[in-house]
Amino acid sequence: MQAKARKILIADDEPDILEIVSFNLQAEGYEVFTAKNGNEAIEEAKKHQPDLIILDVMMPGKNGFEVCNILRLQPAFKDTLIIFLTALNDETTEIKGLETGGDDYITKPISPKILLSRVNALFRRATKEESGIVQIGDLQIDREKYNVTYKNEEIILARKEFELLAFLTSKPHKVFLRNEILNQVWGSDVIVGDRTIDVHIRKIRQKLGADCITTVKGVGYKFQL
Amino acid sequence: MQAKARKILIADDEPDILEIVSFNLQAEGYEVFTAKNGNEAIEEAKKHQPDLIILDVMMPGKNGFEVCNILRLQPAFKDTLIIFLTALNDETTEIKGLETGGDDYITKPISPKILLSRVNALFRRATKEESGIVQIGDLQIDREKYNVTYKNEEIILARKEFELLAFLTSKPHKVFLRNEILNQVWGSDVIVGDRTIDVHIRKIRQKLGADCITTVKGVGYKFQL
DNA sequence: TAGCCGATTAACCTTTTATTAAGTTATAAA
DNA sequence: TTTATAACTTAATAAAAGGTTAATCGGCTA
Repeated sequence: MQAKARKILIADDEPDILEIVSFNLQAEGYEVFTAKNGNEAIEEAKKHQPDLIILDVMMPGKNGFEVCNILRLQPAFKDTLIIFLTALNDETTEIKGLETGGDDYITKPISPKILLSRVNALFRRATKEESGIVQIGDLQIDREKYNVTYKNEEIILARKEFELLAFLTSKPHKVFLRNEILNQVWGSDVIVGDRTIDVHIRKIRQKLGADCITTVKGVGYKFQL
Repeated sequence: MQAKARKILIADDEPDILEIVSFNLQAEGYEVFTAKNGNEAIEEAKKHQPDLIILDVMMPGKNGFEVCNILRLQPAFKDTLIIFLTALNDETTEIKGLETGGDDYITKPISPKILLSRVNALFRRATKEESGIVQIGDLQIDREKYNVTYKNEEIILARKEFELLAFLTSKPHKVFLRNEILNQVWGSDVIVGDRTIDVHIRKIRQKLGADCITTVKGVGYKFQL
């Protein structure tokens, strides 16, 4: 199950398309917002911070490319996925769309199924890191089953130990600040001392045997094999 | 400039397509490998570890989907970008392609320009997250991962050393006054002697080996390779 | 050559982390 | 519900690494 429905904003001036696409995306479990023109799209985007925006190129007011350009300027939308949608089936427009910063480009008439597939494919790619089983060298972490194996030996970790390890391995080589660790693993409302982290780190090191968590003094910890 | 050319493997049984696509991708600066069928594609993929694989769906031996499935099972190819290429313009195949784990799906006849745009768009997305990296010649500084490599060797720097180096490299060739360094790296409220800077500079010089921090007498220090 | 300035070195002090044990809380079993 | 077991947190102490300083050295310049 998904913790939170992904939000998709779709902007098109044809009500029929809005309806069909909304319906299909909602059926798939997405939370959908709509806009009838470029300006509305920008407003809605700011309001809801969608994970994906589907933009019709030809719209009254600002066209899709303009909307994309405007949004991309803002840090909040730097990584937002964008799919262009258009009736124009000419090469130049498509290239322009992709170069403007679109992640995909679909021509009308669209098949709802294909649109869905493409939407899913984009999200799949975008979340690849956060999902399921992580394999780093001989270390395998299964976030769903909550178990860890090292060189095919199962390692029994307590919950906090597991969560801490899972967090550190989410970006190998990245140094996580103690604050980041506390916020992410313990939660920003829980107050525990710094030594608590040390102790858990120690237990993980002990159980793994391998020296894979490196201390970066004055900064934090990082995972690497 | 890019440190290392991205590698693309293209697998298709039509020599014409291999040639046209290779030519265009190479012109764009990519390093291209080719394969004439599914099995060859798997071999080449393992040999070169490409960043992107373009797979024709209909190939003798293993088809594109099969190749994709086989590769996706291996951790090394879990995140490799895959584009399917096919003459079949039917919905079912396209959906299957995207669900198999492809990142994009392009139907023939293909326009080299569109292919290029889509390839670039995928790479743009794929690299969006990892930037916080500063590259100056052979020196690479990753502020997020808090690590430094020189000629691909990892250099272990203490915190102040790292911060000092990161500061100096923020504007290569600019001469930073001792005061600027103290204010920015140590903070304007901290009071430390001038020798402290010297000592840290020395340690960085020592660890880097290369003579890349230049003293400007009576003024300060600057970074240059 | 005296004076200035940075380089170098080693010693000292401070900060941060590691380790251990013990106390507390949560969870599972009886 | 009680008891047993494991997990988690804390506190105290030890160890290590980092940071700063001061003293000395060396080169350059006036």
